[in-house]
Amino acid sequence: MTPDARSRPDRNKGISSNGAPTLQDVAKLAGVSRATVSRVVNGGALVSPETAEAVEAAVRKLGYQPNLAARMLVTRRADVVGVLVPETDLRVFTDPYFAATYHGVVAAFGDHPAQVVLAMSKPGESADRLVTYLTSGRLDGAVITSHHGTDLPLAVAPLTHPVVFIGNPGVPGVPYTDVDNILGAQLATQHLLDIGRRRLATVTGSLDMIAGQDRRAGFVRTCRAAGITPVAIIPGSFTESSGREAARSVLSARSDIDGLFVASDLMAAGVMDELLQAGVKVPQEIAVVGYDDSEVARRVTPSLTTVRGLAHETAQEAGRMLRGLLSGVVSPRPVILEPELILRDSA
Amino acid sequence: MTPDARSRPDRNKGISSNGAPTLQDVAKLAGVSRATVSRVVNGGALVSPETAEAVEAAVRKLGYQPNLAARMLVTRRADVVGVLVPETDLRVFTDPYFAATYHGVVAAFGDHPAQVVLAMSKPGESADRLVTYLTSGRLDGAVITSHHGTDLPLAVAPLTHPVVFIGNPGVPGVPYTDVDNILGAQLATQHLLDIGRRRLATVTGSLDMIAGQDRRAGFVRTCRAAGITPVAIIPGSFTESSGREAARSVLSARSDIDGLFVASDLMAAGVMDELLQAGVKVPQEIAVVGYDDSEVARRVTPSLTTVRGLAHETAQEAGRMLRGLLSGVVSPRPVILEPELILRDSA
DNA sequence: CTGTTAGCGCGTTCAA
DNA sequence: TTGAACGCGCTAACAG
Repeated sequence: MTPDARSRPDRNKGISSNGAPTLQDVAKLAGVSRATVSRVVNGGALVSPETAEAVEAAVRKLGYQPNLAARMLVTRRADVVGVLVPETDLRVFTDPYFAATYHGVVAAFGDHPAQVVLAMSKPGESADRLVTYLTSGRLDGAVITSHHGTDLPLAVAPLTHPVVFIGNPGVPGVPYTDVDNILGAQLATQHLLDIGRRRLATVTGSLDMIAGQDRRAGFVRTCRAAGITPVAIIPGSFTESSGREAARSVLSARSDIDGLFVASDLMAAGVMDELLQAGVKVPQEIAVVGYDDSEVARRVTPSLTTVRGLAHETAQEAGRMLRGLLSGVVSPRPVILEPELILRDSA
Repeated sequence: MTPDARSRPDRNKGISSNGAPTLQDVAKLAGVSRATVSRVVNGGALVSPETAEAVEAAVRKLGYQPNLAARMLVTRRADVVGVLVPETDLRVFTDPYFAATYHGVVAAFGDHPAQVVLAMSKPGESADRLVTYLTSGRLDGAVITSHHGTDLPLAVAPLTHPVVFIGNPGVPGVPYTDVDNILGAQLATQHLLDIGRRRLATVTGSLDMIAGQDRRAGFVRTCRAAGITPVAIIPGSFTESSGREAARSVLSARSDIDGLFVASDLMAAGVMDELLQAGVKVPQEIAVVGYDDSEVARRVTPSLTTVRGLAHETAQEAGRMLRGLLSGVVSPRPVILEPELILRDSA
C-alpha cells in the first residue's frame, strides 16, 4: 500500500466535501485523468476531439469551475491587475480624473484576460495597505496614481511586481507615464496674457503632488517670462470645495485680479460658482482658465477654457506599459504626453 | 531514500525560486518548524513568548508576506468581498448612486478584515463574467446592484456563495435590501398635486429594473387616486442624457405640462437644463421633482425638490446582511427602507 | 495523445 | 508548547 493510497473518506464522492466540483470529479465522470481535464480546460491543445468532447460534457454536467486560488498557486499569476489609488472612495468618485484614469487602464486591457480592479484606501488608513494588496499575490501588477510624495514609489521600487505610475514618481528607474504639466500651465497662463490680462493669480493643486507643483511652476515661470509678478498664489487641493475657499479668499482680499489660472476644472467650477454668487462677471471681470478638460468644463456657465489634461490617454499609456512589463519588457522609458489649450467662454 | 527526500535544487536556498520568502524560509531562519511560524503569523496563540519573538524577528528580516493564494486554498476564504455592478465603468462613475452604494458597503465592512472591491462589466460583455468572478473563489461573497431582469438573480440563486441584492431580485429566497420606491414616487407625485399641479408627466428610469418600474407605478397610482390622467409617461434610463432627450420631447409635444416627476436626480438635472435653455421657468411653468437626493440635487439651479433615495443606507444594510451571511446567518429577511420627500426650490 | 507524479505555500490535525 | 505529516486543487514536467 503506497502512502498515497491511504483512505480518505470523501475522496470517492462525486462532489468534494466543499460542494464545488474539482478537476478530479470531472476526470472521474469523463473517465480520464486530471491532467487531461486540465488540458481541455486550458485551451484544449494536444487532446483528441472525442476525449475533449467527453470532458466538456462532464464539465457542463457538474458545472465545474476552476479554483482560481489553486491555479494561482502554481502558475503564480492572478490574472488580475489593479488600479491603485491612495485616496478615499469619496475623493475617487467625485473627481472625474479617476474615472478617466480607470477607464484608460481598462481600455489598454480590453483584449487581455485579466480583470482590472480598482482599489482605494479606506478613510484614515495609509497607503501601505495597497502595497500589501499588491505583494500578497492577488495582483499581477498595478497602475498607481495620485501618490503624494515619494514614500509610495520608494516602497514599491524594490519589489519585483510590475508597477507603472501615472505622474512622475520622483524615483529613478520606476516606470511612469505623465503629461507635461509645466507646459500645460504655461499654455493656460500665456492665454491669459494674450487676452490682455495682467493681474494674474493661480489656485494650485495639492502641492505634495508633482502635478500640483508643476502646474504652479508653469504659471510662475510664464509670469516671470512676461515680466509680471503674480498677484496671488492660493493653495488648493484639487477638490471643488477647496476651489470655493480660494474664491472667497480672492474676494475678501479685494485684489482686483483679472485673470485666474485654476489647476483643475473641478476647483474652477467651485471658484466660478462663488464668483458668480458674489456678482463677479466671468470672464469680463475675471477670466478663468481651468485644467483637465473634464466633463464639468463643458457643463458650467460660462463654459470653461481649459487645458486638455489627457487623463484618459496617460492612463491608457500606463496600461500599455504595464502589459509590456507583464510580458517581459524590462525597463520601459517614461512616456510624456503634451497637453493643449481648449478655448471656451470663461477666458 | 523516502520519496520526499529526492533532491530539489532550490529547496535549501534561503529564498525560494520565486523571490518571495515562504513560511519555510522564515522557519529555518528562526530555527523552528513551519507550523510554529504559521501559529505566530496567525495570532500567536499557543507559542512561547521567546519563540514568538524570534519568529517575528525572522519575519521582519526577510520581509515575509503570506502567500494569499496558498492560504486561500486551505482556508477557503479570500477575505475579499465584491460590489458587483453589471454596468460599464462609464455608467458607474457618472451616476452618484453607485458611489453611495459602494460607500455604504464599505461602511458596513469598516471594521472587518476583508477588502471591498468594486467590479463592473467591460463594455459589451455579459453579467456572466461577474458571476464567474464570484464563483472562482476569489470572492467570499458579494453585494449586487443594478441587475436588469431576473437572469442574474436566477444564475446566482443556486450558488452556495453568500450574495445580497440591492433592489428586489424578483426571485424568492434570495436575500435583498430595498427602499420602497412605490412609496417614494407617491410622495413625489402627491407633492406636485398638493401644490396645485394637475397636468402631470413622468420621466421613468430603466423599465427593466424594478426600481424603474416601481417609481413609475407609484406615479401612475397616485394620479389615478387623485382622479387625473397622466399627460405623458416618457421612458428614460436614469442617465443625464436620457433626461435631456425626454425634456426635448416634452417641449416639442407642446403639451403644457405643469408638473414633472423625474425618476432620478441625474435625469432631472438634464431635464432642467434643457427646459431652462428653452426658456421654460422652473418651477413657475413646470414644477420638477427628482429622485435620490444626490449631490446634484443641491447643485442645480433651482435646487431640486427630490425624494431621499437612501442609496447609502440601503447599501450599508446590504453590507450588514452580507456580513451576517458570512458568519453563518441562514436566510435573512429582506430589509425595506422608507423614503421621504426633501423640499427645495424646483417644486 | 494521455496518464503519472511531484510539488506550489499554507493551515491543521495528531503525537510527542 | 512544538514538530511531522497531510492535503487543499491545480499545472507542469516526464514517461509512455
